[in-house]
Amino acid sequence: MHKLPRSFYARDTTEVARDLLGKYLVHVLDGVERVGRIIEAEAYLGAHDLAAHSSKGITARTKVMFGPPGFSYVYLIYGMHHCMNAVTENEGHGSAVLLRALEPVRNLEGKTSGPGLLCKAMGIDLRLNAHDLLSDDFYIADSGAEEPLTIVERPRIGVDYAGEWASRELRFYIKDNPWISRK
DNA sequence: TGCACGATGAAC
DNA sequence: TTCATCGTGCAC
Repeated sequence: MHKLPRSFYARDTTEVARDLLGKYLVHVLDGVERVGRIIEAEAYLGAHDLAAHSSKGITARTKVMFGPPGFSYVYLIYGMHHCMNAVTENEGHGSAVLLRALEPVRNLEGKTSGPGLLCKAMGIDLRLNAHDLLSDDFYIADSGAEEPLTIVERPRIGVDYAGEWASRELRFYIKDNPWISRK
């Protein structure tokens, strides 16, 4: 397993979202290493993207999105579910990639399809917000033996309020993979 | 200081 | 289709 370098995240957000598919999310908590293979992700392009939290500007919550790439952006949604993002592009851009589904690899309990369930299975909560993804307890890695993937592009989930941004195909998943969160 | 509303998931 | 449940952003 090779931990992804910061330069991986410091690129076009759409490219990062596509390239994160097939990579491995790792969280070591209380000596237990939880690992899941990323199956589905969504790109949130920056402050101009009305579906992105960063479109509100820099606030206490969104400042992480405007920070340097390769950090986590974790937030609570609907008062009960956590969502996990990786910050992308250069500092100040406000972009990130939301992880939506994992294939269980090691020490994952319960469902891993859907952003909230993914976080629950991985033991991710607000304490992991703004965590460096080049740390040793929370990171994303590749296997060193990547196979070519067939990637499907679809509109993002749950952003109907975002006008024309709602129809942009910024959701990506591995074709025909059984762990996709929804069709 | 108050309040409407989610980048969801599960039940009905 | 409804509802649980609370941090966030913005109106007052």
